[in-house]
Amino acid sequence: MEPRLSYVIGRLDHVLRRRIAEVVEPHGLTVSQYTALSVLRTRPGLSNAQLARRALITPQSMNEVLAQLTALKLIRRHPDPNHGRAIRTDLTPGGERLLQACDREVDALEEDLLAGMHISEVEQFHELLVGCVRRLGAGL
Amino acid sequence: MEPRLSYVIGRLDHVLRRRIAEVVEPHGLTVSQYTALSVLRTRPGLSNAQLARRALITPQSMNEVLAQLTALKLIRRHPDPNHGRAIRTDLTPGGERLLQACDREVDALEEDLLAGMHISEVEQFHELLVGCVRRLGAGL
DNA sequence: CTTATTTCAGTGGCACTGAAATAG
DNA sequence: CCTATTTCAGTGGCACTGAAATAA
Repeated sequence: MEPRLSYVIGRLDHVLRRRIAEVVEPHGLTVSQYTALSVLRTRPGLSNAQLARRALITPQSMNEVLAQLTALKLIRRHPDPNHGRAIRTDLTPGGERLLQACDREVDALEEDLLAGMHISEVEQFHELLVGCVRRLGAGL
Repeated sequence: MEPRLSYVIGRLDHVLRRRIAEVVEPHGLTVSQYTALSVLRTRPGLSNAQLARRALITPQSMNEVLAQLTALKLIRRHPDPNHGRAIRTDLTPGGERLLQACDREVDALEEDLLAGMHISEVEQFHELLVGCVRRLGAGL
């Protein structure tokens, strides 16, 4: 009678992703671009291949996102002189500013998501989610 | 330092959806087709427009899924004689059998997802997820 | 020679908008 | 006339595979 857990998770992600898209689209970004920017801020200097492994997608897929962000001048890429073909990537000042603007609105969105939940519940929710991700072998 | 809640949810759905795709693809189904089949079993007789509203997508998008399932002879559609243009939909016996086969494998997948969690934790997790969905205004 | 990375090209899943025909 | 439903056609975002070039 009650829906499967995967169904509920899928539905939550569906609507959440839509909301994030609405927040981020007026800034000229897609959700994937926004996600990549976020990762790059906390882990500056990652290469395309490293980013792809973190995001659990192919390097070809990630490459497209980085190409778009480069064209938008939100990230900069400079070849690592002493390490293979790898090209290190980090945010431009404009990228930092845009990301901050988006983050503030996504913060507000998450407040709606968690409205009325106690801090202890939020923390437990977070841990349960991370636990599931780990059990499925998808790291952090 | 720790990733945003929406990020963790997105990552969980990403890997979960991938796993479900791997389960369901050998049976000739996509994840959307599998999901539509599941909904149609518990709510037989829904029209395309009704299914689309439930899934929070446009009727055009849902129509494509139903056309594919009809071509695969997994669902049957018969116009409602006394109600507009609406076309009621339900599973064929073959659709029922295929769905059961998939469900058994997805059940096993969910066991991995929840491995080591107590029943009370699973229930709370479920409630927390449903609460978030509702707070975002996405019904059940 | 092998391996990792980047990148070009094509494809598939899945959502969208626009527009048209049908029925109450 | 207005509204709901179905359906055709085109588009966009985001993943994939295959293949090639580059560098340790």
